[in-house]
Amino acid sequence: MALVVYNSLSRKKEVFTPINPPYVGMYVCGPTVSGESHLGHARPYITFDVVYRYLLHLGYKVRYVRNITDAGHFEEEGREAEDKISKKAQLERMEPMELVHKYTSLFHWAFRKFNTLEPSIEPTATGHIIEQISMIEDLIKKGYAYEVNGSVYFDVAKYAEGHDYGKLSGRVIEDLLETTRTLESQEEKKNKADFALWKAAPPKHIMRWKSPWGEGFPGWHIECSAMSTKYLGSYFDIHGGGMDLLFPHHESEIAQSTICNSHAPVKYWIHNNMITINGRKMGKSYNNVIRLTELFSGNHPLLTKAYSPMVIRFFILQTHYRSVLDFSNEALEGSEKGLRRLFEAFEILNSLPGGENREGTAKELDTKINSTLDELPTFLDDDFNTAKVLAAMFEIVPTINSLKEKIIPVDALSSKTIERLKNDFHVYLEEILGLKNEWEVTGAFKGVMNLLASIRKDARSKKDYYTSDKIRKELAELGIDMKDEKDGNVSWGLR
RNA sequence: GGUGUUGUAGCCAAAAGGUUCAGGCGCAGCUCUGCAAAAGCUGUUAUAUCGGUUCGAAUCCGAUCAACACCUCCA
Repeated sequence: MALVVYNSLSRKKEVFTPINPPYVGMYVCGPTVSGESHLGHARPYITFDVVYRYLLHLGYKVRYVRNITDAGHFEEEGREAEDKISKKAQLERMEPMELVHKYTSLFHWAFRKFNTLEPSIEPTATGHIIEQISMIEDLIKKGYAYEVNGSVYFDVAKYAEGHDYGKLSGRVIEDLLETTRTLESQEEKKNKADFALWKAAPPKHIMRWKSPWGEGFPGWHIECSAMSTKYLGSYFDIHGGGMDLLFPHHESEIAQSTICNSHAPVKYWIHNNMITINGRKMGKSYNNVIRLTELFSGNHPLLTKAYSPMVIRFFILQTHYRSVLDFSNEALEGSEKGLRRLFEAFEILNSLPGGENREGTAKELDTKINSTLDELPTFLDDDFNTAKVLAAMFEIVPTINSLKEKIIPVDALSSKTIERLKNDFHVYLEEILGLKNEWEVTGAFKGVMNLLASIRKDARSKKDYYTSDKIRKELAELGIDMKDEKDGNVSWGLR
């Protein structure tokens, strides 16, 4: 079966065929580093991390570009044009670049914890002012952009004469041009639908660059066009981002690039859906933002406890990326328990003897396990259905646990199947879904714990329940649980 | 007002015209057990409402209601 992806442009699932195999170019809109990342930001970067990992798994040579928006966009024409980043910097008495650096570091820190792979290139907007300026010059030369008072705008009406502006987002160009909204500083534009490519910087504006039109700063959409073209070429495979970027951001990107390169820039547009909280999108205006630092620490009124990055990752992957994911404390608690159950089974699996070429005694079960494993790649091929992959793995968990409890005889499965289970769990859980066992303990700590476990075992066999209970009770207070197995052995684990 | 999406059991959530079924969490019962925990088994079995198409619909069509998103910085 071939990989099929949902293309926002055609609104259909399409077979994924790279433009230039085995190479795949993927661009994902990265964070604006004017503030701390929140739970909502986790979704696209985790979603596209899995896309990246799966493409690599399939053997593609992927160049994954994810930008850092550090130029500080003006807040659009509605409000007074201003630089978000420099405004915040004044409040915090920081240099804009200092602020940008702080939040970039924080972003990297959080997403390392989420176990996302680093992109191949992580270009910054401020590092590509020259590319953006030359793209704007090209647009002016071709007659699709015009300068007014040191600002440059894209002429949407002109573009719409020969192209379909609104194709990606389902907008109707007439509606966009006829919108009755009156916005400030609109008088510079020929049409209300026009968008800024370059904005003249007001005197107090700190972030500013020289340009053919005077000092100013780039418009919002041009950076992604400039950087994606530079690093992936004028026509590349995948462009990803949140659904909220469909319009106007991605629509405008298409328009700019189409004029500069004489053809559309992207083959497959992939958009992830939003995370809602109590049915509402997370956003500053709703006052319901949970920052990642608050999530990891549990320090937030909506949270009863801290949640680890892996639990969040698992929580996100339990839902298909194009569905809305509704957040609640209860749902996260469920995810935490589920993830733990999965990894405990994986640990048990790894301790099962494989080795010698043994036939399984339970043929039917053996076949069933193998056919479940056969399905895993088909789920991912179907537009990255991580939810189904996880569900299928959960279906195998009772079998693994039963093998350990000897409810099912150890030789029920063939050694080949056991080896395959070990391998597939590793590949799907760790390599593709990027999940990690956070409760795993190694080194001296592990040795000490095993020693305590064996002391408890001895004590129990002598019916010295004072000692055995003391060990269990005091470890429990430290957050370590001891469990007695059927065979008299004692196992343990971090809570 | 325009555009689009969604409505699945206590909660999260998958699937999408047809046999048994998603899956996770929770809850209940049983088994195991020095106690406990875990585990296993069983149960909790749903498709917003009203019509229509069909031999058959959660799935297709229409209407209604509700919610959400985008149209403005936003993942």
